[in-house]
Amino acid sequence: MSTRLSQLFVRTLREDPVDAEVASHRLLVRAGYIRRQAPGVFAWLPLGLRVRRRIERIIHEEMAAAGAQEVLFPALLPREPYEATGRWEEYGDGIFRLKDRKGADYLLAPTHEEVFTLMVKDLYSSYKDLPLTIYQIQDKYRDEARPRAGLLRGREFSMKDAYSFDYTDEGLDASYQAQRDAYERIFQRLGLDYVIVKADAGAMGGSRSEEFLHPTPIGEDTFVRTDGGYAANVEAFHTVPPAALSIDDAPEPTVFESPDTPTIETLVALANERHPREDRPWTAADTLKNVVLALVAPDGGRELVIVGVPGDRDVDMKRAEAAFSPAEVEAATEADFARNPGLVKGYIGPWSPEGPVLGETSFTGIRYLLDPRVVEGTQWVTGANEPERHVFSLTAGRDFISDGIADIAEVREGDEAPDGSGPVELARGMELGHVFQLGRKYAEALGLKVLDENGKLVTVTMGSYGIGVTRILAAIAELGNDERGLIWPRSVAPFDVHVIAATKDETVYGVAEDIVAQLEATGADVLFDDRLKVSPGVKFGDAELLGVPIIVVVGKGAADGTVELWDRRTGVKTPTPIAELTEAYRQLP
RNA sequence: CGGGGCGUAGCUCAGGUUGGUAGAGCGCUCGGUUUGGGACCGAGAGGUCGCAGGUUCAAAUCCUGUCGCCCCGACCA
Repeated sequence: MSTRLSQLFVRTLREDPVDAEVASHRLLVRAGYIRRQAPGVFAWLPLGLRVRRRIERIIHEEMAAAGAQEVLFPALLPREPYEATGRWEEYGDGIFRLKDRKGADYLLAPTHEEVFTLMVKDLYSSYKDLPLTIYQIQDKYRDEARPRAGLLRGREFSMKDAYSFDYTDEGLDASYQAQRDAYERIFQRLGLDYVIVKADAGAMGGSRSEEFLHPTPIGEDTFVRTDGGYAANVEAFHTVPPAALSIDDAPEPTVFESPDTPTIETLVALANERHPREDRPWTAADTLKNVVLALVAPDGGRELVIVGVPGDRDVDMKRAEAAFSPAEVEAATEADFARNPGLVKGYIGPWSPEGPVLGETSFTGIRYLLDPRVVEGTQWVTGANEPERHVFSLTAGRDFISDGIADIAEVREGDEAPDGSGPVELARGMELGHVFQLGRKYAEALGLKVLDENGKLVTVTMGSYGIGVTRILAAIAELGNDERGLIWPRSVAPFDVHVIAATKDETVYGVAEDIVAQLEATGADVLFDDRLKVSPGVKFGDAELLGVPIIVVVGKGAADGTVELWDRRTGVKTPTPIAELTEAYRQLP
């Protein structure tokens, strides 16, 4: 197959589009692969669609190899199934909702667990029908608060989503492993680095969940890993609690004056100045910071919760969101404080000489959770619940207790991994895939049961497996580009080879046509820049911008039987006799 | 939700303070010259200046409101 550039529906831009920041977005627009239609919504032009189709092909092949069958569900779905699982509420503003002419509620699906589950329920009712894995490549819709970076976080995006159905836990493990293996092969074929990290399994159901992260500084996820092989999204990281200490010889709590200490820093400075320790200076890690959070439930209910964390650590809002999901986490507002006059802003602590201040059984009744590091016997400097007063030697387990653990403080480089494999390092990554053992949550909510070997009804156990197709495309573009344009790997390039007729000499054009035919005969998909009145410089520039990895320049030397074989990836241009071109092209990596 | 920036031709942007027939470069069309790194000459097409209201003889420009877009932040008590 060959395509003439003069006929291709594309217009390259000489200048960067003003609204694009990241390289993939900027270059995909400039090279005429995609065009923005709305925030986070893009139209696909022939070049972009070709790359997308090639990525999809690789996914289809690996899904088939993993025994998954392709189906296709609509994006437009009724409310009811999502109502049954609670996700109509849970998603909040995160989904596009619409009404039909009768006023019935619909949504544009953000994922399809519900309708896949219902379809299997409709059609199957025996263990003999299982296991089953079905998948689709389909557009998903999420009303992101802030779409950004072009294709990297869109409101419409293409996703391969697969769902497995088993009637035993062992079956689920096998189905999960098959998808996980397929993902590894897919990313390897696409030439994308990836790290498989433990992921947050969510507040509801789900036993095992892993993300495929592509390490990159522009990634939106932070993950930790150790040399010992541990890897986890920070949202799924579990802090190792220290051993409890004896409370017998802990000194009694001592209240002290602490004016002008709005921050932990100023508090530590004051403590060192007025009440120095004998063994070492006070540090932020000696203080207990009581962070007031507001949890907003999907139904709109608002609850305050206070989390005590060591003062040298901030609360990681993403970890908090994961921990309190499905509730949204917000900072407490002035209005929240006004409704809770028992909280002395800036001097909040769990204790007062009169008794406990925080906790469900205290007089404020506000739920109080503690960082895992705050184990029994540890002593803290914290607020005394009076203006300009803090307290020393407040001892956990003796002077205050909590309603539970909240492991939501930031994770730091050097923290110990929970599996004992050593200190962690932090890195940024882009989530390209997610495999997830859902367990029986959806099957239970929607009544998907089958008869087992004994004639007994059993609830089906499920897995869901997603890969962001358009995000992968952006990730590849992000990885392969330079100041002149895109550079595609051969596995997904829109064309296999780009032939440039770098002249207006008619006989040379004839040679170029022959070369196109010759390359086509090898099975290559050829892009032929046949534009007659366009100068060579423009053609070279466009070739570099479009990013087809192999370029053949047919120019002056053509009359003598020589063309240039140009590797866009290395920049190397090799003069090649036309007779040897096909072979030389085949030899390229 | 908060902060900042921006809405003028397909793209990138001037013009606005000082109101007076809407501009440039690139791209596009036609004619001619040119042809291995984004050529040149000439002639053209193309814009409700985001939207609404107001002031004015007159508004892209001043005023009010509104909508949209981009970026950053979302907490450290």
